[in-house]
Amino acid sequence: MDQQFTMTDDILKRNKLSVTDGRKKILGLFLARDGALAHADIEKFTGEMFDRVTVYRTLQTFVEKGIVHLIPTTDNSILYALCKENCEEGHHHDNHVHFICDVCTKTICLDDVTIPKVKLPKGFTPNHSEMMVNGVCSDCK
Amino acid sequence: MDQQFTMTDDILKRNKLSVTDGRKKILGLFLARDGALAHADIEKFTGEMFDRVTVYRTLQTFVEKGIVHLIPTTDNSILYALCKENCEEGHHHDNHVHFICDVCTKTICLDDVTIPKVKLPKGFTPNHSEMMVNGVCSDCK
DNA sequence: ACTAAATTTGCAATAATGTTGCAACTTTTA
DNA sequence: TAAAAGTTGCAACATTATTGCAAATTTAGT
Repeated sequence: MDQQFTMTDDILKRNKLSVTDGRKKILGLFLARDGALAHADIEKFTGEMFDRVTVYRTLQTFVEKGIVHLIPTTDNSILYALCKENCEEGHHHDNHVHFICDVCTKTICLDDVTIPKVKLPKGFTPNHSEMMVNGVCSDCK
Repeated sequence: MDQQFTMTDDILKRNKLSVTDGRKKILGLFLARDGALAHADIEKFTGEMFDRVTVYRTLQTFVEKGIVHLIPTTDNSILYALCKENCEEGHHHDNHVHFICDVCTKTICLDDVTIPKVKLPKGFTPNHSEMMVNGVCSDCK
């Protein structure tokens, strides 16, 4: 836990962000979890600790700094995730598949599974890809 | 347009839905477009014609019946799309890539581009996949 | 074509979610 | 340790989504 204190501080400092309780706590939640989190999840965990607005702004800041990345969803929620491997470097979060478990509903970054390229129709130029697979994760197997 | 009248009617009847003005209009919007639509888009097109609630319920009904399918997004909106090929059969909408144009922001179903399979880590069982590519579409090229 | 049954719609109320400006407070810098 | 920079919480507001219910519309049976 002392370990994690300095880990959150380091990540924040590396990204030139002031080290505040809210940011440490929220970053800690991501570090303590393998899955992705939605705004609502974070509110649940932090309770009355911080204002809703602070949570919104913290998540937005983390996205801007590349500390967390967005995961597409089909319900209208925004999912945020910290990548296992690369978050400490703060870049290149982009090429992995996301897995959504149908049992525990967690969303997990499969950092080692690269999104394959596809052949697009004439006239289409690709720039970036996202891929999500759902099914049963290794914990729920 | 007479053509399209009966087309919407047919799709609705095939799915055992009452043929109403709202459903015909909204289905017509999808048929008239290549791209996907969000609730907000539909409201823009229909104006004061129908209640917001009706639009919500219509879209939900269409999803349940498999007339339209959902497309994942990273902002918190829900995108709905009718597939070019398969919608008349009302099933198997599931295996194609979605393309989001960075210029016109339209989301397009690439019905002919199949989502490739990926090798998952040990313990993960796949069930269904989604893939989105963004870049520049053939119209904006 | 007419009526009863089934379905759908609109309204009103309510809930949930997200945004903005600003003053007070905290963190950083030097 | 004080000034500057950055962050937070509050309040107000805006947007988006959901529910129950009565009125209206559509469908099915005759």
